[in-house]
Amino acid sequence: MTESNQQRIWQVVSQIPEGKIASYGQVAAQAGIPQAARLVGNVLRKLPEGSNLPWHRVVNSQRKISFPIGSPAYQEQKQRLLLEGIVFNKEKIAINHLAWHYL
DNA sequence: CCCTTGACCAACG
DNA sequence: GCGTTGGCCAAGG
Repeated sequence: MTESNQQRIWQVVSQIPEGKIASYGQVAAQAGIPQAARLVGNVLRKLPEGSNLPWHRVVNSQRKISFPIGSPAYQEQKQRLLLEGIVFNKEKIAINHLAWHYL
């Protein structure tokens, strides 16, 4: 089974529970490609529309959404997270929502 | 084949 | 806090 990195990334993201988040770096590490955080963003960027993957649960290591503030993508991701009970303090997500231990 | 570009990150200065 | 550097991988020119 020659699983592509893309497949492993999908797999990891699909396991992030509702109401929790993970960083790009954490997802990459879990997928067995440490230091390849950028790849995670690249993979998520080209997801098909109907995808059920919880892409919105992936944020950057600063617990912020990696889209320009106010952009359509930013607003959609924030909205989805709010619906899951994620709490924002300004643009930053409250610490206790991290899915995996970090720092 | 080389170079650049990303929803990135940690280590430095 | 900011800017730089090096690391990873895939896609496109």
